[in-house]
Amino acid sequence: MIGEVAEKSGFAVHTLRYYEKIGLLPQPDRDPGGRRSYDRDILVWLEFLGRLKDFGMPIRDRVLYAKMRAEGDQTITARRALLSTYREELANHIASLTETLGVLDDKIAIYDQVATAKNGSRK
Amino acid sequence: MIGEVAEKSGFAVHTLRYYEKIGLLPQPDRDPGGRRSYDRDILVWLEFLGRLKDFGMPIRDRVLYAKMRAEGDQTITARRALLSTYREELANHIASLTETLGVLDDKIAIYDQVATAKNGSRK
DNA sequence: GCTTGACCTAAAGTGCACTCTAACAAGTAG
DNA sequence: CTACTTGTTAGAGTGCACTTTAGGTCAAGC
Repeated sequence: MIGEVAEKSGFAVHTLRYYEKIGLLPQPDRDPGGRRSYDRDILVWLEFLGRLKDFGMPIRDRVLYAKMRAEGDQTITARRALLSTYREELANHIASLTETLGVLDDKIAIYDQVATAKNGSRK
Repeated sequence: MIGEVAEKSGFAVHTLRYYEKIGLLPQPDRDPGGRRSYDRDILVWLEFLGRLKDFGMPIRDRVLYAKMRAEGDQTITARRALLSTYREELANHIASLTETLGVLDDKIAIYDQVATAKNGSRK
């Protein structure tokens, strides 16, 4: 089962076991042979974890979030606060990346101009 | 002088020497005491390097780019190609981060709803 | 003349986030 | 029965990008 979840989620088998060990994933049920048998919704959770990772939330905060989630409703305020902080950070980051995209486009345009000028002078 | 560049660029003194060692920065002139004396335009270059770093270009490709830049105009086509590749990657990344921003906003909205529902039921 | 502080080098160390290894068990196909 | 696949564990190893250490030099101020 872990291989299937790995394939569907895009995380390596090793990574899933590692995530479980550090508390990012709940302890799954085991089949009679001791193998991990996951709920279907593990994929939704992994997809969300992947997003948190992608925008740069460090693993210790992902673990913190996962542990609060496991504790239930009493942690909702804290979870909201944590996500809000990262939401602001992400918004700023997107703004800065968008600026960078413009800088790259300008650079590329300049390279094209230089190339054109060279062709022109060679003629 | 390195301290001044560090302060203005936001990179640590140690990092500047490290960047020089791996070829991200040109060998600067030295004063009679052997200290680095930078051109003003080093700050422009560092700002650009910072952008390349921020959006995730690995250091080896930053080094590659820096080396091509030092070789002059004959590398313009290759430099354009390198930047173009990362430009596409960056555009995709921004799109995905923007999606994640929406997911975070939805989550936060749901947390607020849960909180409101609790207040309501307590009343 | 001595202290302070910024600078120098080469090399070792750090933290993050995995990633792999070794050695083993159990179920499945031929 | 044997080979193959997929799984299990604890713990060591990896790659990236710095970051710190150790052991110095040098110029300016008191």
